[in-house]
Amino acid sequence: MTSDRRRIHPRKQPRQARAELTRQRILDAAAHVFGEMGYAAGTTNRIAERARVSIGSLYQYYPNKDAILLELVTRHLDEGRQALERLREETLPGTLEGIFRAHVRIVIDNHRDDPHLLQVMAEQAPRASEVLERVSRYERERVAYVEELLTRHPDARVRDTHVAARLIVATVELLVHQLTAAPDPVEAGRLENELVAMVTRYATGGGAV
Amino acid sequence: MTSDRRRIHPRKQPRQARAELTRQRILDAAAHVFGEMGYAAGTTNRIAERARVSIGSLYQYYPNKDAILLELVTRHLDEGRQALERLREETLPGTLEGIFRAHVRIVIDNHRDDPHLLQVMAEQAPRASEVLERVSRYERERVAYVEELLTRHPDARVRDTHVAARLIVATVELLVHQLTAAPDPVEAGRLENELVAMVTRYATGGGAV
DNA sequence: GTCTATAAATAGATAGAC
DNA sequence: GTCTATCTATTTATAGAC
Repeated sequence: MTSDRRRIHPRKQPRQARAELTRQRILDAAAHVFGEMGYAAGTTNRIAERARVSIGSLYQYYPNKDAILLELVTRHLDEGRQALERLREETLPGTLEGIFRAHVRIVIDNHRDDPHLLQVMAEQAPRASEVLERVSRYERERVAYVEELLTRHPDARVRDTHVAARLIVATVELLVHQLTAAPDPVEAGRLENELVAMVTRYATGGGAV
Repeated sequence: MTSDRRRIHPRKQPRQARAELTRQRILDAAAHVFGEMGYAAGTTNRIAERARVSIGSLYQYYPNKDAILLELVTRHLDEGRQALERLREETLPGTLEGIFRAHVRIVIDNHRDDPHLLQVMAEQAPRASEVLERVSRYERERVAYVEELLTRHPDARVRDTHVAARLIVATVELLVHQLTAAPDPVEAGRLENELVAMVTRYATGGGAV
């Protein structure tokens, strides 16, 4: 029989690392399948197949289909959130245009990997309650951030800061989704410039920036 | 037995009218169910139930579920399209802001009935090929219209008219969807003003409007 | 023309062998 | 830990009585 020492310290024991790798494979496969086929057609069987894992194994890593999507959404949101947090700490100095540019760039970068997946997540996922909650919480944070900016920054000229902030956040998010995932996508640099122009001119009341 | 005359001219024969009414009932029910529950959860059984028609009857009017959605989408697009067509004939005089206002108002009006349904149609329907084709054709028409406007109108100050037109059309459409269907919708009149301000300032290069 | 009952297909999820 | 085989639920769609 195997000694206790052997059992307690099997050599090069890759348990956790291997499991983590499989999780990641499943997640990558799900990202691909959802992005390519949409949420409904992205079945667990197809995800398992692409991850080259049996359906049974998939269910050992995730309790159900929505849990996979939830993790995908959570990771995406967390990346954006962290980037925004860094921005928030760095800049209050700078022009309004400069701040908006940083903001827009974060959103575009955050969507570069897989625009189609992001579109699926933004459009089809939110019906699931927990995903919806996370998305809307993140959105509220961003609106609050922009609203504060519109209140404090000397360049800002808007009457209702709350509504204006909602418009700005929605504009950036939705247009990046739409125009990077379109069949004929707008090039990233140009999109950045145009979006910055749009929201800056809006926020500064149409005066010179 | 019944005479030939009786068979050919049954009195007050309501065949077509009644059928048309049933079709409309099914369509209304589908609009409600899709808008309330989304596309996937909007099953044919639920639609039939709400229309107070048996499932068998429903399939006598529509060959499948997607055909119902397609008709819903088509009707919506046609309404917007006709309104846009009227606008196009009436105005080339007027300020750029005035034209944009008319444009924005059309979109808002076109979404007033049932914002949630429209959001479902915009988000979940497009995966179906035929619907996608119609939606993108209508969108191309609108982009072409705005692009021409940006090219000809003296107030317009944009470099790349095509990209600018895409941004403007997408902004109006997406923000109306998002902000009228949100849990805390932005009031229609205010939304109109803010959207007009945003796209006008963008199109006029940030100068005074 | 409308209904009930059900067929056919496919999804998500689980059991149990290995 | 991973697999195959299978269950259960649900959906679209059809058949056939009335």
